[in-house]
Amino acid sequence: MTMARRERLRLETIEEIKDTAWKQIGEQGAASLSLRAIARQMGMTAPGLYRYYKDRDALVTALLMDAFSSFTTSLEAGRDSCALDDHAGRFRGMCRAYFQWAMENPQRYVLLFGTPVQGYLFAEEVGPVAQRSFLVLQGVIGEAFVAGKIKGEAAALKLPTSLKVQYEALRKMGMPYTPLVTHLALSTWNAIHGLTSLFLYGYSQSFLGSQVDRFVESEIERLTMFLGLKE
Amino acid sequence: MTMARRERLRLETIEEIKDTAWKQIGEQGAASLSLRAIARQMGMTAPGLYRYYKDRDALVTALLMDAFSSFTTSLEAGRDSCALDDHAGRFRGMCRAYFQWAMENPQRYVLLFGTPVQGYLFAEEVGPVAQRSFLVLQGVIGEAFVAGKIKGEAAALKLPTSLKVQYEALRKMGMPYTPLVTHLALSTWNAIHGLTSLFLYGYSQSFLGSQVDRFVESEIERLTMFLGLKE
DNA sequence: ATATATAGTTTACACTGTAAACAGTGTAAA
DNA sequence: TTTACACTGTTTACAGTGTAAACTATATAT
Repeated sequence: MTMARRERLRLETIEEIKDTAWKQIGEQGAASLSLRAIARQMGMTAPGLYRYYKDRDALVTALLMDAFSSFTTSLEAGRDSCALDDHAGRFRGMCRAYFQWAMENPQRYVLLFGTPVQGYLFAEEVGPVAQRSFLVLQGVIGEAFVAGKIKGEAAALKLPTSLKVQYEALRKMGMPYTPLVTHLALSTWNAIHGLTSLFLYGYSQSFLGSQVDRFVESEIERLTMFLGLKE
Repeated sequence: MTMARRERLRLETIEEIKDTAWKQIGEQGAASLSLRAIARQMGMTAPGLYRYYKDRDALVTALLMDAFSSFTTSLEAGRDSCALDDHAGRFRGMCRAYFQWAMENPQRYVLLFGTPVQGYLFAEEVGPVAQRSFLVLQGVIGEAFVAGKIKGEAAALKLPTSLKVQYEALRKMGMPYTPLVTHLALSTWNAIHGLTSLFLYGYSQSFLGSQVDRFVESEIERLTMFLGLKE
């Protein structure tokens, strides 16, 4: 049995709301997202939206989760642009996808990794979705590690025991791969995020002008070398 | 001749406005900064504030510049906790100061490096003030470089010519130190910012729990080694 | 055909930033 | 010392926001 008509319309409306919200975010930035404006553009009144989302935060949460989904998909696509045994290529591909997605969806990226919109933490249902994108990164490094391709400085890294304990605890809770892999993944994540966000906020650009891409490429290369995936 | 009485009172009021604003930002976050609330707390009416700041953005800009100032001062203090010839120590000290300042002033940090509050770019008068903090970082690396203390991987880094050209253009415009130094400084900045902001937004914490400090310390150490300042 | 769940509107309230007109006060020039 | 003016603030007003409550229309289920 296919979906009931009611249900279908409801889902369509939800999609329309989100689409309209994204359009506004794309045009005016995430900070000034307005329920009333969304309703107006959809040809309905503002309180009507409350049939679909409890409040403004709930809508933002939904947008957040969709954005994470799209982000993760892009990372995976970047990764899969290279063969399974081309660990360096997969790593580079993923890094490039990361930066490029952020370039193409600046407001979305800001929504994910920028200032928490109003209060502090976002809703807990976001956690798992957010972790999925991290797991892609960790997976790339992890697969390289099990293939024995992590070498040099990164492989020789000596973790403080307290950190190791923490990573092992994570592992017991289902986190895949060894402590070293988790550590390297976190470290790499920090690096790429720093690179991306300082650029998005216009800081790097004032130094690098049109050469941002080169800089990003050279940083990706540095990370690849640090992990020992190349040379 | 000392300042006229009028002028003095005016400056005091400006200070009170900013203090009140910071208090609110500290309590409720930067996003929900309200002129009316500030005025209320100061025992005056909202439109009165417009005698001191053109609009909300102008106030935010002023806050931003103060925050940058405080941030830069902290970086300098961290740096100067070690002797002039202890380049590794000065670098570590500055990095720690960076992270610690962000920990102690999360909202302030978010204001500086987080989502641009409403539109996109902030006022141009902020630029120079922002650069000052970067120059501290660059200075530490630059001084180590002229002392011949940058070694290993970092020293051997091969810059793409187009990037080099860009850095040299910056230098002609007054940026101190060589292209390599500028590049390393930018790269390091990215790393520390990534580290800091992912933590502030709660991402790292979900992985690292109470071990964040260890992680940060280990990352600082990694950067120190990358620059060749140690070993 | 009737009962009920859902979708939406109307109205209302408390909040925001900010423009315009006005009043009181300190300062400076005649 | 009186007159002019600049400065600081208030009052009032308007357009915008999120959202709660009451109500209405409509689609579905019985």
